Amino acid sequence: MEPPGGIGPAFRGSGHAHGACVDDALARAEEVCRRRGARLTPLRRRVLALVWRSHRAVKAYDILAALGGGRGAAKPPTVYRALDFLMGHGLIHRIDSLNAFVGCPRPERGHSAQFLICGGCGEVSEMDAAGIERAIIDRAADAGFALSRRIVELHGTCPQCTAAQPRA
Amino acid sequence: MEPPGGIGPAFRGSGHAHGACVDDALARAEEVCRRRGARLTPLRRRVLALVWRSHRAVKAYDILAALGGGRGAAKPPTVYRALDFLMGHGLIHRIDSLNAFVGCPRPERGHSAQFLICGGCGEVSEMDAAGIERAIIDRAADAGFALSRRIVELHGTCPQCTAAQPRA
DNA sequence: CACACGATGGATATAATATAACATGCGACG
DNA sequence: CGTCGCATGTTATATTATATCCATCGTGTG
Repeated sequence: MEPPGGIGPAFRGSGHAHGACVDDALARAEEVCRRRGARLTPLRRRVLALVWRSHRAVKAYDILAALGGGRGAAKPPTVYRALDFLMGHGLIHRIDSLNAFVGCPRPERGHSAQFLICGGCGEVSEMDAAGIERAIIDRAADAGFALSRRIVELHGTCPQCTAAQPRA
Repeated sequence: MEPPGGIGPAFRGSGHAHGACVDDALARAEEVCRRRGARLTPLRRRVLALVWRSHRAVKAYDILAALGGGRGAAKPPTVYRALDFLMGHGLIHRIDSLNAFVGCPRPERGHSAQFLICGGCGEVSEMDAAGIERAIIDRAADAGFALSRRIVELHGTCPQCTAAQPRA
């Protein structure tokens, strides 16, 4: 079943019931961790929920600030450890060109993602485009290069933002 | 004419006359700047040469250290400004996943590059693969997404390093 | 229960990366 | 000469990330 956030290039703009995205993401995360015997602790759950607060990429120090509330404020290693855990289980992705993190709508399956990143609204949409993947694998094979991590981050403007500014 | 460093996936390993790469890169840079009326000052030239010291991606603070020698040591803004200039003219590329910079073997033409990054030797090879580019453009168009910057950074192991470690 | 253990998170410090803001030098050009 | 624009120097600080050591807690085991 398709997650509410959708996969593939579907920018949502502001008009969607985002609570459902968050709830769904958390439920999926619980399930993934349960099946693997990994512990989605309260802290990790909170961090995951914070990453999912929007469809934008979230900075580690923004999470830190959101956690930190009172006197016993969270420290950087706390956040980075939680983020490492979540990345390790494919629950979030790091967007290297932004030094920021975004929730993965399909944590169940290993996949290689490509990201569309809108410079207008900041939303990030994850794709799993077979054509791009195919082209990359073929070209790497031509070069005799053994691929591991593939980073595809595409910056530009989403349809909503394009429509909102008829004047380029 | 093909630059000595080559374009496309051609890892060189340690056995090439690297001086020729550097000389060629500097000559190309002079030419590009001359044609555009941009000033390749001694500082910028030095930084470019430092980026070209190897086919690995170079960190800003390593350049800083290499420049800094004596007491009147260079400061971070000096290096970042030079790097910005060089990037602006397509003479170097930033590898976002490494926070580092690599020389561009073809500064003459605007191009969209993909990078193969070897985790063994650290060398970075620039490609301009039409198939990958095509797949990306098509998929973005499907999404109604107006592309600007395209980041494709492929991590893995180059043929030389693969050959050097028969034991996976 | 006492104990060891492994996983988790807290605390302190610092490293690594990058930019803001303002000052200085220097050549081009009227 | 004056002044304008660009390049660079200088000082300070912001942002991002990690190393290291310690406290806590659940769990299995003798």
